[in-house]
Amino acid sequence: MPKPRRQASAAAPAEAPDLSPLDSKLGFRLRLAQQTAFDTFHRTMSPLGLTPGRLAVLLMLEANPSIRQGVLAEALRIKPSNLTVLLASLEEEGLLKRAEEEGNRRANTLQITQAGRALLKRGKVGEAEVERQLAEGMTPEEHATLITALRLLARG
Amino acid sequence: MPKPRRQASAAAPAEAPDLSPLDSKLGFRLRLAQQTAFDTFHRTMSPLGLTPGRLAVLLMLEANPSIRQGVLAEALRIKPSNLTVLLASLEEEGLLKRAEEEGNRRANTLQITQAGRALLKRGKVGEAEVERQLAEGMTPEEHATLITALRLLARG
DNA sequence: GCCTATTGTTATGGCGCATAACTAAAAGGG
DNA sequence: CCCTTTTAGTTATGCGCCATAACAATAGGC
Repeated sequence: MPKPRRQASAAAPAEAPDLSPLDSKLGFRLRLAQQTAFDTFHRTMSPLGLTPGRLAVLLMLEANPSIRQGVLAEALRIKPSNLTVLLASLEEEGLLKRAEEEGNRRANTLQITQAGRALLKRGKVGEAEVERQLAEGMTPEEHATLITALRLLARG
Repeated sequence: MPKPRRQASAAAPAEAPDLSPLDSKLGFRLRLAQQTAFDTFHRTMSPLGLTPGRLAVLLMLEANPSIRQGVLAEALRIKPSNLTVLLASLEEEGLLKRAEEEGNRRANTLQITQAGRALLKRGKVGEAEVERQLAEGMTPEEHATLITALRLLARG
């Protein structure tokens, strides 16, 4: 028989509060899931100096040589003003280069550098591990269903 | 026949970049989904002066009379230091009251006020609408599966 | 009565997001 | 051609949520 704590049940909901008003809310569950995802990412990637945004940029630059900043911002769904800052720090570290688009001196085209590729190679390994940890306990079908549902939710 | 833009296809990946390196990543999809959820929430709730955190507190206070701050913080998965600030603003607006726990003058117990209940009533209506919008296009089974997957992902 | 643990508060910094004001360059219309 | 409008990127600033550290007050164990 477990030893009773304070009052058995009635007055004080001290130990395990009633979470039911939030327990099945998409907003709440998304917040917790995203927080877990961020923590997991950070634990693996911070030694590499990578954040989700920084890795996303490098991945996109590898897959899209000479992509323009504005196009990249739209694809990643971040504001151009915020992308500017992100790119500046990556460029300072020599991970990418910005160049004027030929025939349009307003636009910047982006290229990943050799150093960027080297870091990206390690980043990909880490990211695979992060994804594995996040999907732990899910069947491949559940994983695919989750991705689909999230894509639907975000209308993308 | 659509009129061609610049070069037909070859050199410039300008219009629709390759998103494949991110398209099926949990981290990326979670970020977009959570952003959509936050925007949807904000659109409906900002006229009420409610943020996700503020509404969550009021919901929990209604369901858990005289809950202690620390217990609430743990349930909501926010740091006590951040909860302090959140509660201070809610108390300033008269939506809740803090009182010393009897027999333990360190601990604060929290009660929702009449004004808090009135706001909460409207908040619940808005939240139901937000949840409906987020779940749009999902069957009830898909919705339940999504919640389950998110709970699993966050280990809760 | 001391030492330690608990509970909450204050201060500060980071990260992602958003908006507004700005510069520079290109495009278009008379 | 010039002047206006549009496009592309930058800078500055504020908000929301998260995290840590330093602190104050109270409670509990020996």
